[in-house]
Amino acid sequence: MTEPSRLRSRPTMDDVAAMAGVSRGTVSRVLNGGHNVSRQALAAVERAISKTGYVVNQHARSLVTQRSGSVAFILSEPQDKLFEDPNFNNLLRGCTQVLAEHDITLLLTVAATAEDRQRIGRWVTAGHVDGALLVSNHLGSPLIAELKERGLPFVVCGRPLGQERDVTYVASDDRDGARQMTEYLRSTGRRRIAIITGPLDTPGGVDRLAGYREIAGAGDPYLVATGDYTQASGEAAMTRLLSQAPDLDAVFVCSDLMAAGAITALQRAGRRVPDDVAVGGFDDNRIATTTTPLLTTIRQPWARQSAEMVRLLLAHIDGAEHAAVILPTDLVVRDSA
Amino acid sequence: MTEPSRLRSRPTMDDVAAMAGVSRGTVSRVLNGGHNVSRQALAAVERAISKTGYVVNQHARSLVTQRSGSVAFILSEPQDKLFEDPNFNNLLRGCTQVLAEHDITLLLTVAATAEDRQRIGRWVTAGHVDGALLVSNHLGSPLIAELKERGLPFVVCGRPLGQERDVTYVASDDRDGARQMTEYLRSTGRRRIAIITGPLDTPGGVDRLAGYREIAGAGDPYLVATGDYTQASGEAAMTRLLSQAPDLDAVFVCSDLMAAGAITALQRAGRRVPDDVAVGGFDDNRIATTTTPLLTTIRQPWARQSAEMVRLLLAHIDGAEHAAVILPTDLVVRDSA
DNA sequence: CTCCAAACTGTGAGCGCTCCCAACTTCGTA
DNA sequence: TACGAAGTTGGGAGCGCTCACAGTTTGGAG
Repeated sequence: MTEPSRLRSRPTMDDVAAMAGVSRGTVSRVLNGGHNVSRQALAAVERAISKTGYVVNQHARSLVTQRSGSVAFILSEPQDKLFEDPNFNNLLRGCTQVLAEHDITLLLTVAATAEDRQRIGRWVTAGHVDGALLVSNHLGSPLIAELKERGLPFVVCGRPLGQERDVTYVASDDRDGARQMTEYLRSTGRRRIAIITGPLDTPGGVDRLAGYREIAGAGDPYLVATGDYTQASGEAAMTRLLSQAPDLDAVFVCSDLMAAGAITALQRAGRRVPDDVAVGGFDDNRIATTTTPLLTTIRQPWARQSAEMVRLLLAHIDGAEHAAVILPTDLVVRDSA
Repeated sequence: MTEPSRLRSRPTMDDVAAMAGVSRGTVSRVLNGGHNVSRQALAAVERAISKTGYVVNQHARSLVTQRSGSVAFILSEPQDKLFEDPNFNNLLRGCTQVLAEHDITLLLTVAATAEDRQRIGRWVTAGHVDGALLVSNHLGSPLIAELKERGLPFVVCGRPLGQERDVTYVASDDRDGARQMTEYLRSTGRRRIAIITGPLDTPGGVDRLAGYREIAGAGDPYLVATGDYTQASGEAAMTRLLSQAPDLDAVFVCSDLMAAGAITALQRAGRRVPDDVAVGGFDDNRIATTTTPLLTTIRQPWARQSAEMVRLLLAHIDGAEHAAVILPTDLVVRDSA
């Protein structure tokens, strides 16, 4: 490698101070809120800043403040998921927005492979970020352990299965939501209620299944199928269910995206929705209003979820204790059930 | 805000050096390749590193090296696009991978609003990253001008309309790809070839339209409709075209995702694909192999595209001159035309 | 007129690292 | 035996910033 031609070497605080005819300290004060600075000093500094095009060197600042002004949004999921599942979209949008209000930048990293997770773990703990938001963690995620050991503040989205101890997390009440939906299906007279669960190494997988079982009973294993939250997996699971239990009259699908797939499978099999088979989803994201018929589903409070995650993370960065927040869910009745 | 309880204060190089019984300089040498370090010093340092759990403080390092070891992937697009369009996925995956080989982390930022763009512009130029990959830039993107002024190395994906001067970019040969497709449709006997373009403030919008016109002529304005690269917009545009020009016998759709929408619209209108209307796409991403019938399309060399972008960015960071790379495209014939 | 608080300003120390240079060791060779 | 080259090591300087503290000014109260 040849000698790199650095960025056009940027002006420093000293340059600004010299031009404004004040000291470094005064420039620093202006940069950090402008308290205890006289009117004319402030004006002079601001003029010098815009004249020199000065931008604070974040590395130097971080070195002394021990703060970077950014947090990581770590998605532990193969990349396609990110692009298919609107839930991540909702979450990401919410977090970015709330963080922006605090003037903190959100860095999105996708940990698709174990190797990625390692690199990201190193990167995150090298001081690049003040904290992390962990999304979509499967059972036994090594990232949680690593961050915990490093003492990097983080908040997990969803219950971190088997690692709830000393971990801050925000989750929807998956179990209760599942209960609500199953109960509702039952209340409309359905008797053979199947379920398409999420992966059983995720909280959304196990907790929603548990909620379903509280109402539907442990019952018939032929009424249970598992998907991976993709539309294709919902379609496949539904097809399986239909062949295992042709007499089912309702299905609770643990995500809207999978529910869309399930509806496709049902219609291809000649079943009418909801006349022959009622379909209930989970999430209430944009998919729910694009299916035909419109999807009856459980609303997860996405906005509150992201707001809580950010709030807890910032609190945690400021030294607060661990906390777990469980948010309530609502039944949204549309046409599919 | 109360006094923050910083991270458990991390060990520094001096701690490691003390434990290993060597000097800071030697530890630094070990960290940076281990050249000119005796076997036993190296072993001692490595032992001390793992015993203390030392991780280099990136801010301190960056402060002196003027390098951060990360680059930004800036997507100037409303967030939903990111999640719907598989092209971004392809690009992102490719860039992450190639950068990882250089041990550089990729930071994804989504600049959905003008406000976001400002915040990101500030953030990027504050020295957080060594360079930026700009994706999906619309006409007159202010980000390009800002980065250029700041002297931050960057590479644009796609031709930066009206800002090609002194800007490094990598693009597919949109014009030629469009030409190939239109020519192919013509060669199969189609005579009323419509087009659904991308937004006309993007290179993919204008250049593909230009390529189409070279073959199809400026012709009938009723044969031209514009979408925004979403599936829904493809469907809507196709519906419009059908009512404007019911006798069309082929349509060149400037993205696979829109083509999927167009096929839906055609089938709903009772037209058979390709018998009544031939459909050609553009991109050749995973959508192309999930439509029925399978999509005949133009392959964009995604892997090469990302590899070239990264190569140029790294070169640029190392002081290389500006460059423009245009990559050739291929016609992929499947069933829809 | 004096004195003290409040407002403002400058300065040195130091964040944790890399880079450079001087110094020391070792060894093969004249 | 002496000497230079090559390999190895320590330590000072300094990256650009914040923070604490001391110093200066101002103005109102006593």
